[in-house]
Amino acid sequence: MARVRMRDVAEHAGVSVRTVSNVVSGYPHVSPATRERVQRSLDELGYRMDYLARGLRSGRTGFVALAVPFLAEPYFAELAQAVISAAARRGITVLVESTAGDPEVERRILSGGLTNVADGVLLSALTVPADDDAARAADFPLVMLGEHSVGDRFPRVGIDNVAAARTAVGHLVEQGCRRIVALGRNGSENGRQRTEGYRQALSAAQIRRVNWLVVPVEDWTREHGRAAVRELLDGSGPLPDGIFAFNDALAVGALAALDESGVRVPDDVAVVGIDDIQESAYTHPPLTSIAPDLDVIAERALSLLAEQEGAAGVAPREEATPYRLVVRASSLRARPGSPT
Amino acid sequence: MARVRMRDVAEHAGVSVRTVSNVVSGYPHVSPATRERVQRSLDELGYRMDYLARGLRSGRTGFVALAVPFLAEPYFAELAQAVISAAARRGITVLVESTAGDPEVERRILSGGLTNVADGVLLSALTVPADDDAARAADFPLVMLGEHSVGDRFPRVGIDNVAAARTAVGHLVEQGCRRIVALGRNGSENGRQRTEGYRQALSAAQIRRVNWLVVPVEDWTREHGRAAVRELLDGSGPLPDGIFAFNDALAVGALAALDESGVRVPDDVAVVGIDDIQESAYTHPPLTSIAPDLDVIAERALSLLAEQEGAAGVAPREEATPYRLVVRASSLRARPGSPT
DNA sequence: GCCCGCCCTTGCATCGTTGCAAAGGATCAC
DNA sequence: GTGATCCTTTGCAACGATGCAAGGGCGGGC
Repeated sequence: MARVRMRDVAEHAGVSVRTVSNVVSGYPHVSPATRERVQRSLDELGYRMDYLARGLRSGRTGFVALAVPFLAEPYFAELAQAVISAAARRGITVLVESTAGDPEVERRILSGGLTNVADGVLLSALTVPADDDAARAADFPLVMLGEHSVGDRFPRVGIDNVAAARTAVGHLVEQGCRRIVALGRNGSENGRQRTEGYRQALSAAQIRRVNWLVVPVEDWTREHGRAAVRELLDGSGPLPDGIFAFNDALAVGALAALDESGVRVPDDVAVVGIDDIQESAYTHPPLTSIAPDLDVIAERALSLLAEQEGAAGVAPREEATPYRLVVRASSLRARPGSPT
Repeated sequence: MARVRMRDVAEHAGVSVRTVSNVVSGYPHVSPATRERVQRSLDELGYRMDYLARGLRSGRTGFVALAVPFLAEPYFAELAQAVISAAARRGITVLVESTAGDPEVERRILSGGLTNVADGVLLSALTVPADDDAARAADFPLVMLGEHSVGDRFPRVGIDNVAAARTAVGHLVEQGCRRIVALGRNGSENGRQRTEGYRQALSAAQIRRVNWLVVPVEDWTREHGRAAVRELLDGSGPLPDGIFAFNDALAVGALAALDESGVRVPDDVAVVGIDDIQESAYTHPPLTSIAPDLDVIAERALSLLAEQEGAAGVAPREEATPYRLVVRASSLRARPGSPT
């Protein structure tokens, strides 16, 4: 059974192809009688739009590309789900690309690898330096998700990482922690910002510098979190009484390492993460975390894409989206400094 | 800066458009000199293929659609990652659709909602009945992932659910469990099959029927797993000494509920799940699970799609993919029946 | 020396839809 | 009654690539 084209529908309804197109696309000036007749033919023949042809002619495809480092990482999976849902509400289909954190792949995307098939690109990059050549050359609707901004040409949507980190560490301080380890430094901009927030919180609390410690990890995964904390526990230094993990995956790994070693959480060590992935409500003990509002991020990002499509010169900007501190048992100590 | 078309490249290189196309698509009969010259122009102008135009003309787009119920569920996220990686190796881009388990959406996909934009569809359905009308009418390359088969018209790729469930429950029996609860029955075909495996294992072990118990849940999520086990613990019936969760998310919820109530795992209750999501290596205690080989599933599925594109009448078949039992602490009891 | 055949290159039509702009018809006001 | 205006409908060309098939050029065989 061959494909049904507008031409077939037009013949069946006894009108021109253009009129069928008008009906399909909701053009207002079509007489009710004609609209009715065409609609019947559409239904009867089971017409389905060829999005490729429409995209080729009109220049708009109805696709948005979403590029994330690893879809299997819970945070990115949840982010992708939010984007897909938000896009569906707007009649947009999402193309998902996985960059594997490969700078080469990220660069390829920035240089337009997805341009003509997608109306816009949402990029959650790990590595691309802000002043990359490819970034400069990009001339299509692009919104950065999360941390990286690419130069000052494109808008960015995400939480304020410095403030979020400060909130998380500040919470640990409130809970009585005085020797807090930051877990997760790496080369990323994101890592720098969360490190900065950590520093600001410790400064504000007048924690002595000798008690500052930033532990680097390669990837923000459970595995690296566990390995880093194992090493920390095996080491000769004094044990921390708080761990601020740069994301929840690291925190989950940290909790596993602490559990193995019989360290009590939160009594011996309080733990807090960032992302509030679903998993975090089910760890042992449940993990305190910073919860970004993924739906807001997805909505804003799509709106910003739409804006870029419309006007030529839209002022790039940073959209700081809301977040909440979700307090769970991993950081909740018996001795409350003040009532919640 | 406008888009660079083949025409622009052709003019720049002083050849015809067709020759540029020949170079780009790797047509063999092009003189080295010409090829060289065209290639230089391609690079210099930064030509990038318009996939829409190519797709419109050639009928193939290089896209494959993947539809899963919820991308935020770890199992589906990991599956999607595997599919995206496998597709990337073949130069295919993946369109991800989230059905939210809505039968209407699944039906729409089966009735060809993605056809002309994707060369084939991978559908991981929850609800569509095997003999649905839409399923019968589908006339495009389609492969079912996971459990549901749609009539006998399309191939299915996934583990043998009955056998996998039997293996999981058999393992609990080996560990000495005698009153094993199955957690997760629902209306799905998948649920029926795992229930059947549970029954077979208990029968084989000659467990008395009074000790069989299948607990229904609405969704296979952490939350429903926790709620169901809480209810089980609050109830008046005798406690089980083993829990077979139909997937790892349920198992994670079950572990959380057991932890809350101070039930010791695996001493009081041993727990096993299916899927072996990454999270399962980090639960308290680490979760024993059945690990399907997602890479194999993704590879097979894409191969089957390609086959369907080629020949008209490919015999539909069920591809049972390999799986392993990954034993972790949640089921490993002190008293070993036999050495591993 | 001539013809045949292979290799390389090319032009044209086409995929299915929408932008553009104008034609035909009906309605309404004066 | 007549002109103007608006509403409907239409035809044509074009988006950028590839399928098809033929044309030109060159080398080799006899």
